[in-house]
Amino acid sequence: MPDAQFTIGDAANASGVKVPTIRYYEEIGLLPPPPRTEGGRRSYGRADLDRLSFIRHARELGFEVDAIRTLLALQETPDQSCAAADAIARERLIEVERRIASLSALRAELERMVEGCSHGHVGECRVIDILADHGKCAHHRMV
Amino acid sequence: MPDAQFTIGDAANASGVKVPTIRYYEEIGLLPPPPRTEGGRRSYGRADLDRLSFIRHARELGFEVDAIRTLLALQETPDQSCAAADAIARERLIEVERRIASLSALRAELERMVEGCSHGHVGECRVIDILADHGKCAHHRMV
DNA sequence: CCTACTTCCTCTAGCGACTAGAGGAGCAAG
DNA sequence: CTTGCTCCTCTAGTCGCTAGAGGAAGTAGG
Repeated sequence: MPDAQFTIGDAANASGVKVPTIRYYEEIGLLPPPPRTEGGRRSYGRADLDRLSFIRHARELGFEVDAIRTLLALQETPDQSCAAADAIARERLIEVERRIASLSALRAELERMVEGCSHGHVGECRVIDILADHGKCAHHRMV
Repeated sequence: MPDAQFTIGDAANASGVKVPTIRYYEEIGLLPPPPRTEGGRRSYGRADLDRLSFIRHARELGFEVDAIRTLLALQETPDQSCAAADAIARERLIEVERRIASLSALRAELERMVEGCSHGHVGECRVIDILADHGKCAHHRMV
């Protein structure tokens, strides 16, 4: 017998993707519908577990489902140039860098807020003050 | 005449919050329903514009609508202690710091991916490779 | 074999914070 | 008067799930 079969619960345990999420991935076409047992239960093979792990890892890295779809398609045709995969990862890197920059600005502003807070009344609270008056603020755009 | 009146479009221009979003904020109770003109149009005053700017700024800083609700309530009673506002900002700061840390790990991993990419075939593509095999990856958890 | 328990099935609805679009009315300028 | 803009309400869609109802199938123990 070549490969063992797994229930959806096994697949969830092995991949770290929750059971309803696996069904959801099937619904949106990220995971092919597996064969069913006599009783109508989904029966996954090794390849499905790998695919799920791939998806999960990519999701953790913040790739969108559409990007993952592309990456999975690429993965299936290994003779192709990997320029597309590279481009997707690069795009994502740029996005992450942008987010880090914007969150750093954010952190600075929040630090200014809580450091400036005199713990007195709301009337002279720096937190509220900065929020109310954009002019007092160094922050300009969040992405 | 004490204060001028503004259309929803004016309010959108002045605050940077889009027209449908202003109506949405009214619907969820972030912004009080303004009086209407004879023709049934919303008519905003200065205080509404300020409130909208406050909301927008807080949203840009990543505060959730519920947190903003609390902050707005605090703002309206300036004699109170500002400890609550301080706590909300501090929580948000911690969250932002966590996100920065996790995105930095992410960036490192994406850099490793694109640097390792030999621009050859998908078969030996580092991007796909790392995604497929979590073991090859330094990353552990995203928040 | 029966029972209890867990896991699975499908289906619908909800989350947050909007955004898009339909279909219609008001209003100001030329 | 007509063009064209803004405004109105309403419903439905976005993304990536998550929750819950109601029921069937499989499994372990007595």
